[in-house]
Amino acid sequence: MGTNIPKPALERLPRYLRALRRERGRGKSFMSSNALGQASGVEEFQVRKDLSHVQVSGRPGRGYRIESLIVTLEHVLGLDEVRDAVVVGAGRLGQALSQYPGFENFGFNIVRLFDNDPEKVGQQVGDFKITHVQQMPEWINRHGISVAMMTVPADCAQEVADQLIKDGVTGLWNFAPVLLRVPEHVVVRHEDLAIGLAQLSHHMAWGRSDAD
Amino acid sequence: MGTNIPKPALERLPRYLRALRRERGRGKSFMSSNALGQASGVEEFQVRKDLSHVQVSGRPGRGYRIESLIVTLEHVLGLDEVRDAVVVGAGRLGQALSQYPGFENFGFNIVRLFDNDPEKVGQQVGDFKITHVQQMPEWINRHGISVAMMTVPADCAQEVADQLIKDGVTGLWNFAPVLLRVPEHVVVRHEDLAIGLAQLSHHMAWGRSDAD
DNA sequence: CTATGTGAAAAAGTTCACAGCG
DNA sequence: CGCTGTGAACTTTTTCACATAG
Repeated sequence: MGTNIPKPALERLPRYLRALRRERGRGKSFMSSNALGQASGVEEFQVRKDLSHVQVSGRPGRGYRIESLIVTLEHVLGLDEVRDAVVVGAGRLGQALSQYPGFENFGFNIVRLFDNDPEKVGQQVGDFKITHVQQMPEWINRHGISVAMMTVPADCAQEVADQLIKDGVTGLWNFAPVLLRVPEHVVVRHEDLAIGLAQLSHHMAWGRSDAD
Repeated sequence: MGTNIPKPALERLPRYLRALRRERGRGKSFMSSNALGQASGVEEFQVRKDLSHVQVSGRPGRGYRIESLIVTLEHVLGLDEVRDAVVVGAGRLGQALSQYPGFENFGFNIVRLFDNDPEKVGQQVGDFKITHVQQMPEWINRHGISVAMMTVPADCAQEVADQLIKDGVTGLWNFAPVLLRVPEHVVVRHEDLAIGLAQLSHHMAWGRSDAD
């Protein structure tokens, strides 16, 4: 269990999780597929189908037990284990990420921010001092870092990725607009903001309201 | 034409566009579906199918004319018309966005950065001074702004969106983790970074290398 | 009587294989 | 030949309808 979930369903789970946490925050203990759908912008039967891929069972007449559904989703999404991560590239975006509160809600704990620009090295950003990339291998090794968030320029992204992988990182969250080539055992998520922009632009030009 | 393109195909077009621009930058004038696929991480028949939704025709034996394919894709994606945009929320992410070079490649031109924090108002961020949200309505009206990028806290996002829409904005690029309710004529794109994180986390926990 | 869980139908998207063009 | 364009097969995902449970 946890695997074999259709990709589109998997992309909806985090949204359900957020809605559930919010509802829990309001002191509720049950939530129906209808309510979950409303909160997440999904039809109720889609919610039920998605949740059928996961080991839960709702109670007819009441809905799903919020607490246990949260635990299950966190487990499926791999959020029940916290991963230490570094941010590589201390530009504005890198700084924004390194400061972002709420990564802990999604299983990540940022421990350091690297850059290769001597001007930036040493600067304080929130809790971290920007550290030179030269010291990255040692850091990653010593602290057993498994994840890196990459906010470096496109033309050095592959090189940085190669280095990170050599140092032992097995997960990359890449914001550089390049397709990274990585070995089998490494997981990459390409976060391509241009896609969002292009979508917005397309829908504004040609109509249709939901560019999600 | 331009509409009626399947959503998944539409999400791949920006990647093709980027690959084409890069290739053009190298002085090439033709590119095959195979090369495009390689550069974008897509199978070649998928590329051809995607391009079949668009008014182009490649030349058997050569590939697609880069220049004209670029023009066509830009048109389909609505990038041939530049839209003025504002950024609302001058936190780290808002600042990062307002500085991002390369929006012009995707049809947007950021003209102002707003916030409601008196501490921030007046600060200089790159080319812009942070302006108080009180002045937003007037700005939007006077300059005919159609797009807003929202990097505000979740709990005021809906309120901010309502205001923006009342002022005449018809496109929202929303980074706040809430589902915005908007009238028919407004286009919203929800950019939910948590989905990417959760995906990465899931794939690291349960295996499978491409978390794209 | 309300809300889940799920087979079965419909729709959407992907993959394939191959005809046809330069 | 090399590479496009596309109908047809196949696969995945969404939608629906309804039996079932508390």
